[in-house]
Amino acid sequence: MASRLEKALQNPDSMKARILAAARRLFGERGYTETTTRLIARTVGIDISTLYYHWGEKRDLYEGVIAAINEEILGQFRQIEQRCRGASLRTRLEIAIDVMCDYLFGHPEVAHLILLAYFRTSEHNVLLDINMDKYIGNIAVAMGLAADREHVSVQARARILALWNAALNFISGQAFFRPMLGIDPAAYEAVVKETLKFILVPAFTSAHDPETLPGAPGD
Amino acid sequence: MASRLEKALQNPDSMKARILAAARRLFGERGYTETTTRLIARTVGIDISTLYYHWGEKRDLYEGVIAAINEEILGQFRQIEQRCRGASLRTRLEIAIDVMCDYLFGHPEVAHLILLAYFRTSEHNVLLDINMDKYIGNIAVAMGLAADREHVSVQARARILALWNAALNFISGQAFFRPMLGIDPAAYEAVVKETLKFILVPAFTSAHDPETLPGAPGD
DNA sequence: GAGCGCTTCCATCAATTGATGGAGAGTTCT
DNA sequence: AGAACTCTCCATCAATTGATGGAAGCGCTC
Repeated sequence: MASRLEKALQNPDSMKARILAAARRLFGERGYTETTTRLIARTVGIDISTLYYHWGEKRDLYEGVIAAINEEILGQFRQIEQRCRGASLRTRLEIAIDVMCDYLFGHPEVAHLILLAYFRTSEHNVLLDINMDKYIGNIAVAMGLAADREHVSVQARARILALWNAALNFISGQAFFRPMLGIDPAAYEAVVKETLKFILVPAFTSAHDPETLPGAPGD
Repeated sequence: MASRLEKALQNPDSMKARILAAARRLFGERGYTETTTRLIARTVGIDISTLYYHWGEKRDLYEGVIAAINEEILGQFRQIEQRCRGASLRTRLEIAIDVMCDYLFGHPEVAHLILLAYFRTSEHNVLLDINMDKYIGNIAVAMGLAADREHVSVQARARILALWNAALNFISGQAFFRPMLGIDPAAYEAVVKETLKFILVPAFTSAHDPETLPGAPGD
């Protein structure tokens, strides 16, 4: 339940919700420091003081954005888990890729924000705490790669991370990559899904042995 | 040839080179806007005016960093190409992964900077022009996936991108991912290489038909 | 030592940005 | 009408930041 989010946010026409929506888009497009409170206010069409009246510090507004996204993502995973019941591993993987890609392509700012959160070693990274641990555990369990969230092998987690990151990258960097591939948005979305499936499915379904770490590179 | 880089940069003790080195590290750690010229100057132990004397605008310094990295990366690809001659496809792929991982783990700020460049839609993204086109073409040719740089299929390019991005993410986000996997740096490096090989090699070497999704063993 | 070029630093500016105080405007309740 | 409450805006502050001008130090040649 979205119990954490206050009442005003339920109504998308409320000023607080309108500010949150604009902030989410702008933070996603420009990152934290390059998104000024003035810009957010101007986008909404209000004075900067009105923004501060509703949200207090800039960081609180940012945390509000992250919190909303966290809940959305968990909802996606619940959906994946539900739709995966009883399916084969390959089907589960493909469902997971389809659901997450549809969601992220529909909300590219989410991919932006998560990636920006990863690679920020500065001060304000602690607070945004995208809880990847939980996500990965959920995926592994939903995929049937582990019995419970706590016992997922390093290899499995690393592979899930690799796929998750690849999806985030393709979607977040669409403006950069799509021109390189010379295709239109719909084709891009299809190519991304196809590529992720092409890469992932064999990685988890074929008979690789996960034990043997390659001996240290010769030279 | 590093003909673009001026003489002063050849000497790593020169003030201009020292500033560049510090800027490279800081830009990589904190991004463009969060790295102030004052911070760079303080890191080098000089006054801010000295920095401006040698480099002019902040943006020029940033471009200097990107230019140096571009040349380094092209050097890595040349090395890959050279070491790949005559090897099998699988060996070529593994060499490429090893070389690029060794390089990026040794220069994590490069991974940071490239990723930051991808996802920045703002003003100052145009200038940094990480020329991925060229990189991808080089990889595809070195891997024997295409006859020349101009004719690489969309699928092949997308797969190379996916792998390249995964590598960048693992290395750039090490501070974030490694604790999640609960392993030490050396093991992390090994796991990353293993994961990339595990994912990539089947994707390019197995008898997948690029049209149909994996006709792999049922589960 | 005078002159000159190169390098460095101190002082300072203008613009931006996060943040606040206080004054209105609108509504509701008494 | 008037008190009380909610919401919005104008004016403003202090700190940060990119950038510059000018003076001083240093090494060199004449």
